[in-house]
Amino acid sequence: MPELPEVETIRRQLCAAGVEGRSIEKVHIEWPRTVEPLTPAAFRKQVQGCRLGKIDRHGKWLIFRLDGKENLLVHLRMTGGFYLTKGALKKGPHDRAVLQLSGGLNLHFRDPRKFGRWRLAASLDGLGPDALTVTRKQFFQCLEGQNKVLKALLLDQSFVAGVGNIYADEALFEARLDPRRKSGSLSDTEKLALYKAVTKVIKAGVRNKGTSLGDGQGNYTDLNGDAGGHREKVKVYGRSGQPCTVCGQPLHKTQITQRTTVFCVHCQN
DNA sequence: GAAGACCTGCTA
DNA sequence: TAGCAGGTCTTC
Repeated sequence: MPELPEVETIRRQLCAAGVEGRSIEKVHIEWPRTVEPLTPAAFRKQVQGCRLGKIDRHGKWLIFRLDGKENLLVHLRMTGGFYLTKGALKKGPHDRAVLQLSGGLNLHFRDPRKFGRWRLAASLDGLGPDALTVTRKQFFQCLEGQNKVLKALLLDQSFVAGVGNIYADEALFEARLDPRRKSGSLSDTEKLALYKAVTKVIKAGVRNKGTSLGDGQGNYTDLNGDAGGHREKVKVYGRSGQPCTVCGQPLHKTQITQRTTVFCVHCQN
């Protein structure tokens, strides 16, 4: 589900809600695999009593700084999300983990599909520069020596971290590049267009507090249960068969690296 | 690369 | 009932 803009929205809301600085009084793990490879008991032992420091983000990972040497790293995968409650703890039906914090605040991790993961580690590795803050220079460096299908490259978190299926399609449309093109074939002008497009769509996503498709359970909502406002701004994702906003031709749907991809055959070259 | 695994819930 | 989903990992 969530890509960088959705994760960033959640991060900002957790900060605004005053989660930082509280201590973790009690840990509830409802779905043990959430904290693999640790057992719930081992996880609880390490985290209970710690103080939550700054909340950061890299790509799609949320980073909760703890006062110990390890950090709590959270990946929401397809359907993970947080919400807060106050006072006596009442667990929701899809809660996979809950932290009871000082001051009576409960941080619930809701994840219907159970793919989300909580890890304890000092740092993240294998990730490229964050898509929200990557510089032009870094982006060009990351492209050096690469010759991958553009769609696959954008989804590769070791290239640039944070782009997922929605924003990859949107960025390629914005750059007017065919998702099937190989990155090695890009001219400098096209590389620059791709860089600008990626940062533009990611920033727009953050500004609009993320994208949600449909409105049932399992779709992205922020801390307050609101769907993101980016949904109306999406130009290609989920719009196959509908007219291209530029040329009016129907948008084409295909599979690239097992991922649904929508693009305009006429505008994207 | 491609295919399967991990999972549940919504839509057609 | 079948098919599909915002993600990633493992195994041919």
